[in-house]
Amino acid sequence: MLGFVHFVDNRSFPVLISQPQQGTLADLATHKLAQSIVTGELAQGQKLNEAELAERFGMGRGPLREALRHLEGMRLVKRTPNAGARVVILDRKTLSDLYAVREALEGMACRIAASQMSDEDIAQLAALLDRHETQIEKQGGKVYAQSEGDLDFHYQIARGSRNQMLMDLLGSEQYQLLRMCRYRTSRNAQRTKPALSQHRQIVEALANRDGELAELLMRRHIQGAWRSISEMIDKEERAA
Amino acid sequence: MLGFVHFVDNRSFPVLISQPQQGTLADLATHKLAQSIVTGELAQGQKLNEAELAERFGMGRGPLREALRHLEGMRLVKRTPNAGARVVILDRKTLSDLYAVREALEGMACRIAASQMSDEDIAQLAALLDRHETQIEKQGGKVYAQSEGDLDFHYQIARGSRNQMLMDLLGSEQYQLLRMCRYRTSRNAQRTKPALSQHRQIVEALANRDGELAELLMRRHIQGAWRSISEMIDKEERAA
DNA sequence: AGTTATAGTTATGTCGACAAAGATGGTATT
DNA sequence: AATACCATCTTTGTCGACATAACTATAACT
Repeated sequence: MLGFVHFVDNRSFPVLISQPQQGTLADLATHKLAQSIVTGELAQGQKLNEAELAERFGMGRGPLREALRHLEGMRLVKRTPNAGARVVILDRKTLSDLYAVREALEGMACRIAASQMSDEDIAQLAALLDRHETQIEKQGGKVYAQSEGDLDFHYQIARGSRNQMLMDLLGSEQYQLLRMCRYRTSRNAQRTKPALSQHRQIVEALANRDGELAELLMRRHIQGAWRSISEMIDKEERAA
Repeated sequence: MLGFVHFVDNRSFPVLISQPQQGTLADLATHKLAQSIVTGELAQGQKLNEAELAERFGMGRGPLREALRHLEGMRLVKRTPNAGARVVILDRKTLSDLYAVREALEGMACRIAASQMSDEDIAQLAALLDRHETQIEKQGGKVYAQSEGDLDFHYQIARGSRNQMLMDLLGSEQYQLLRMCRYRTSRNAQRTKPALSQHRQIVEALANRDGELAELLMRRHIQGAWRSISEMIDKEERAA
């Protein structure tokens, strides 16, 4: 029995990003739905009709229901008994809570990573930032790509903590919610330059094995991101 | 449309503890399975046979499969495609990671709660500790009850943070894993007395609105709990 | 006209049966 | 006797159909 690649890939994203074809139908539906929700193809608060989605994905309702249950555990959809499932709504309070939790968890990841990451790991992280920089210079407009790159950076640090629970939390669940938030606000985001510079500072702190400083910088970085997002939400609300 | 009680109860535990009868069969199965896993009735690593469990609960395999998917998202079971689900195994590393994350999250909850909880909330918390104390004195042997009480205390503080994501994280997911750990190690635990005194200190810090101190005390409290658990695991391993 | 009751429609919850993949055990061969 | 192969059996994955609860629209009544 070969042919069961379990993604131990050093740089790959957690569970749901890749692997579009492998596994059971329920897993496939989970992936497709997560993708659709995160990219905004399925609007926030939208009702998710089981029969319709099953038809669209070419499968029965059983696997689809299992996928919905999985997504519910991931906080991407919200179910109410006998009334179906709806895409989660990322209101201001929810996002505020998310960023607060993220600040604590990623700060912790950073502090631990400073003592746990190998020199090679840190070097790779620096190389990742170099790639981001060239990418930014090439395509000034396409902010989104950098956003995904930003998440990549954060995930690598979570991995550096060697704490599986932290990786799961930051990787699979919060990660999706963040991506969702990014897709929604990326149009007018211009924070890539300062973000990159902050990333550089963090890597430097990691290279110096200064966990305290690394945590502090990461917390500030996330606070800054939240301020930026928050202002954007204000504009949205004022426009509406 | 009345008759849809949504559990806004001020003191109730999250999702899975109470409500044994209400909701869909899948929800009921989730609850029963979680209970069985947490109490150790289903051993760690044990294979979960769908047909057998469905029979035992008097339902079809559909709802049961949905329950398994839900539990998977909760990290209480681990599924592998085409090979079924097994109860999660809480090894030393997993627990260590859990307590590290918990320290960060509960520390944060404490800091925020110091500014967010009402005076009444804090008074109720103090009253809760009084009840624990009388309970401890009455039944010196039954440590387990205090353990559940301990979790109750921690959950009330999470609620005090007014951060829904934090409450979910600490309440539904980690909470179950912790209970599981408690059931496993509670036989020879005698840490209720110092734990209670630490709880009292935390409440005092909250009453003084000293978030920094409250966080510090909570972190130490959890570190102490981990040391205690860790020693117990050592003994277990040496015995085996 | 507004509100309530009621019938009809739709969508969710559940079950049983079938298909396919995995595990098991026995037999034959070296 | 040990190993490899094959048949069988178990278990998971999937589908279609039925029951029940929620939603909707129409109509009757105040």
